[in-house]
Amino acid sequence: MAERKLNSTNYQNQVFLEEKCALNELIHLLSKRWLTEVMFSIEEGNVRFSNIKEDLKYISDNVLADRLKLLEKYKLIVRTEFAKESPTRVEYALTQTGETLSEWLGVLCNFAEKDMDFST
Amino acid sequence: MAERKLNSTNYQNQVFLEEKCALNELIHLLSKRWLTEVMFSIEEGNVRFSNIKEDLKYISDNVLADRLKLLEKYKLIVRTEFAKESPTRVEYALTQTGETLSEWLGVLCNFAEKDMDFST
DNA sequence: ACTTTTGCTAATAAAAAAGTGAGTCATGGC
DNA sequence: GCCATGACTCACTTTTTTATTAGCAAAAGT
Repeated sequence: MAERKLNSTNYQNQVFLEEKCALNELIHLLSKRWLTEVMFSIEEGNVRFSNIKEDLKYISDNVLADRLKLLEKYKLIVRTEFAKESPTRVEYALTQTGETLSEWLGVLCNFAEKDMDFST
Repeated sequence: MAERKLNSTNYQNQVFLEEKCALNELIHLLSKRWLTEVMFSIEEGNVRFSNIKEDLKYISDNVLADRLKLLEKYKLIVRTEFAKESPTRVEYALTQTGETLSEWLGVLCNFAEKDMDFST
């Protein structure tokens, strides 16, 4: 969506952390707003751009497009294009890695609900 | 550190997501830069402000102070002040919840290293 | 009396992320 | 020929997050 300044301390600190531990890369990815919800939405059967958009009612087109690209880039989803149809239909599906991640996020969600107190 | 604009779409979307699922709150917390590393550092025995600062060499004072406050707020760490000493010594320790979270993050870290490919 | 130490805070600037609104492209039906 | 549809893309603005720099308080050492 936008480019990062490679010589900023901000960027260099991020690189430092990501090199220290892959968890930082994963969290950085997961923290992109709507990203996990897009995954879950696909998992629940909203496999087309317009379906997801409808499901996550406040997401905007460009953010959804970006999140789909990220998920595809990191092989958490796969994109299938039906070019013969018109307008071209595109469908998304979770990969095996995506399914596994989704399960771990489920566990984490459970932890968040049971053990954490976000009420304040 | 700074205040959020309560009437912005940005904020309202965040609220929408956090109300939808506590996982979004947890991820939002975990995504604050250095936060998990501060936890891990404390866990490894760097229990004082200056120890952590030394361990995470590029973290700045105000960010560290903020992250410690957040961790304390969400009861992932406890702060103990030794006021009789001078200058006042302060020590941090993980709570039970903190320990549990740390374990789950370990699992996630393992997933990130084994199943994800961040090389591109 | 002055300096040092520890554990911070506050103001501001820089960078990154998210949101807004419009536009594109290749069909295919009217 | 004109409009609609689906899945996006682009330029720009706003909001949020991070980093930079400076400073503070209380007691103890010199």
